[in-house]
Amino acid sequence: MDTKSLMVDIATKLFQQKGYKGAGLNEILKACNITKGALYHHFPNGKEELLIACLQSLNEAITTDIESIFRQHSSTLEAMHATIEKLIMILETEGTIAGYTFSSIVSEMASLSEPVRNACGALYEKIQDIYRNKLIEDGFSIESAASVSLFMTASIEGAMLLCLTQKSADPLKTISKLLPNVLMP
Amino acid sequence: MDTKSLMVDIATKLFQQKGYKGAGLNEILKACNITKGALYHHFPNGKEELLIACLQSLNEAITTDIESIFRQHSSTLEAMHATIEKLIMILETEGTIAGYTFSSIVSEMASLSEPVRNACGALYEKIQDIYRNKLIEDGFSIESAASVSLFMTASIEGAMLLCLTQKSADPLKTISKLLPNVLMP
DNA sequence: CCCAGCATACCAACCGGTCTGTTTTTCACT
DNA sequence: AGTGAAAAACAGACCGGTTGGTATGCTGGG
Repeated sequence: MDTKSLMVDIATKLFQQKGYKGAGLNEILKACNITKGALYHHFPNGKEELLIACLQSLNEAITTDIESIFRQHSSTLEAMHATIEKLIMILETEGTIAGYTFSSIVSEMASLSEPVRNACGALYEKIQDIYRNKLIEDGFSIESAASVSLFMTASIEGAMLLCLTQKSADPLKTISKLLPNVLMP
Repeated sequence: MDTKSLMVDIATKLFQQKGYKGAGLNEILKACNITKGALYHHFPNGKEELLIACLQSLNEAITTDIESIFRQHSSTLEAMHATIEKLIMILETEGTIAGYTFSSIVSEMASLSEPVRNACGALYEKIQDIYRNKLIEDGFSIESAASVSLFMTASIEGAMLLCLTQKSADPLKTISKLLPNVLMP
């Protein structure tokens, strides 16, 4: 793999785990086994440019993943259960769920950097789009599909925060059980 | 007001706005118009001890606030609508909602510091308790009250994240409209 | 030859934290 | 009430380490 992709991959994980300020440049460089020269060659604008590249990479990774799950299930409800089930599995095996959220970056950077905020917004929108299209397939109206997809995104993101504080997958399990109540046209 | 309370008040806002690492000690001190000596006199263990004090202070502030709203309304649904309405009003007037969330601290510190994680967990639990008790008053079973209160907490916290990225109060408004679907025993 | 692709040395600024010194308050004792 | 010692409440200089960023040097392939 080329140096640039390697950097993005490793930096993405570190940003998710430790946040933007929490992940130091030197730390990232050491993890990639490269030096400043390489970083500032590929990302002349430094750390923030790297972060945005990471968010874009994350965008593709997450959406293709969710999309494949949604293609494998006929109804939105089943697909949602499968998606959450996967999150729970990751959380229980890897101990953390950092790979599928970026709430740290959102809450840290949304008010500081417009480009970063936009990149995060694009990611959320793309996830909601997948939900929304499936809901429309299920017979939801366009408006209610938009509302419900937003609701799903919010509750899952919030549940992940609760999982973090509780060091447990229970919040996600609870959300999963209550989802049918929301998936009503 | 005494110096210690002043420090906690100002530091709380800065931590919420910029996160733990994002808010520098010198920055906090300058905002309070005090010096290192004062800080390390009241908080010998430094920044992290200050953060925990902030989280505890925030705990009281938020819960008394929510509790008063919940006392003023008869049903959980009405109380929730009022609570969210207040969040929306704050967001639209102050431009930010930082004062009522601490997701940045959770996602940043949960995996780094146990005391901080516990303080955040206590805060979420206390909020859920208020919801849960009201739900039981409304006739919910103990189990379903626990589930629904968690779901409400998660979706509101997630919606706030979405509001941050969108720079809009729409996600909270959407959540508010869909809440009745979840508040079914 | 040249230029993309890196490595290395270096930088000022800032980080959280410690230490010592000074002011202010408290309070027991006469 | 007056006094003086002790303790609390600060102020400010200083520290080593780290931060993100820059400038220059080297190197191999087209």
